[in-house]
Amino acid sequence: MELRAAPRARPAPWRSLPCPRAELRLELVLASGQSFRWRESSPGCWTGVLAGRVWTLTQAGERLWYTVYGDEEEEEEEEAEDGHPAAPAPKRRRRQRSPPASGRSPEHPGAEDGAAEPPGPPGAETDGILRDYFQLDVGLPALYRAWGAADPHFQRVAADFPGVRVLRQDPVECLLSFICTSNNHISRITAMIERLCRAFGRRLCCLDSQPFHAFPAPEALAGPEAEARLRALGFGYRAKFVSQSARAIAEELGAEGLRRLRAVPYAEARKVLRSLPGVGAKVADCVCLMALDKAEAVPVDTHVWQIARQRYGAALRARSLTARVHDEIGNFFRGLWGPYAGWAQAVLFCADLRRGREPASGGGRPEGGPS
DNA sequence: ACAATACCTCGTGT
DNA sequence: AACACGAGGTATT
Repeated sequence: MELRAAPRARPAPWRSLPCPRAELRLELVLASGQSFRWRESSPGCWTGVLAGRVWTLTQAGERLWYTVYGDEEEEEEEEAEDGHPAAPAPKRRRRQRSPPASGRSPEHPGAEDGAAEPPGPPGAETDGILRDYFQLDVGLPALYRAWGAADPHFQRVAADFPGVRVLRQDPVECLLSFICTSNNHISRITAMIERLCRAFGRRLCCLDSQPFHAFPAPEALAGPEAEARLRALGFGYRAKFVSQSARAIAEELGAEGLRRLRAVPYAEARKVLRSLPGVGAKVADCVCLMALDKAEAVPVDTHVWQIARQRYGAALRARSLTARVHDEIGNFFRGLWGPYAGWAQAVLFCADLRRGREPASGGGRPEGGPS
């Protein structure tokens, strides 16, 4: 099977870093509800926004390949330098390029690219962004072995789902996104986040006539009309939570203050998050795990609760997911799986999702088509 | 501290 | 075709 050409905004070299399948499976990690910002733009190619830039990722051989698209503004500046008007003209169709053929090395990566790079070897910065995002310094196979040895159920389920790791996401995006997950489906959450970015985020570039937008800064969602606009975008009662939490970050905590929670203990970070509107035990744990370096945080949803009861007999007494039950179940899994319990839970959640819970056709059509 | 309810919307399933 | 149900919860009695 041949990879279709990935959408191109402008020429950029493909780069790659070593990354065995056992360490990462893009299709499992990028489409399992950790981040809501990645799409399979063509078979095996995942396009999304990360660190304010648009990327396409794919795996071939034992490597992770990627390309980063140029900023729209950069592009227009360059065009202006060339003597073309940078005025708002209808977007041209960009030319396309194919990803590298499986197992082959690109000729001379970087040879054609004269774009401004930060000091250091070419590509070092973007390599670093990906290594950080996927936390590639955490060795997954050893963790799988340990979890499996401690837990037969994990062993059984995880055998079919290698390469599931926890993303290290931007705290603001992670927090505001997960506020939207309450009483919601992944397919709908994904659509909501996309509308939010289109309405409030800076436009980055356009691929195959499809615009990509950055996740907005909290300030952009803190205005007095933000709630109403979010409601109009179909956020329902979450509109208030999102706008109020965004305001709290913009005016009190600060995006940097939120990020600094990476350095404080789990319990403390959790407490701070819980003080934000729309953030309960579940969402706080999601953010702790996926953005604040708390590998021991175990997000307990109704489903995990069921699993815990059926498979492990934990917290049998409780009839509802109270704060105490949350702690109890979290503690149980930490005792079972150890300090990376949240990572283990991510594997089971992913496996569970893949075995089909979401309404089929999840994701559906790319917006728009009325009638 | 625990249990019960409302909350926005949108797929599905009767 | 109308209607109930619930989806990775949270805040409020």
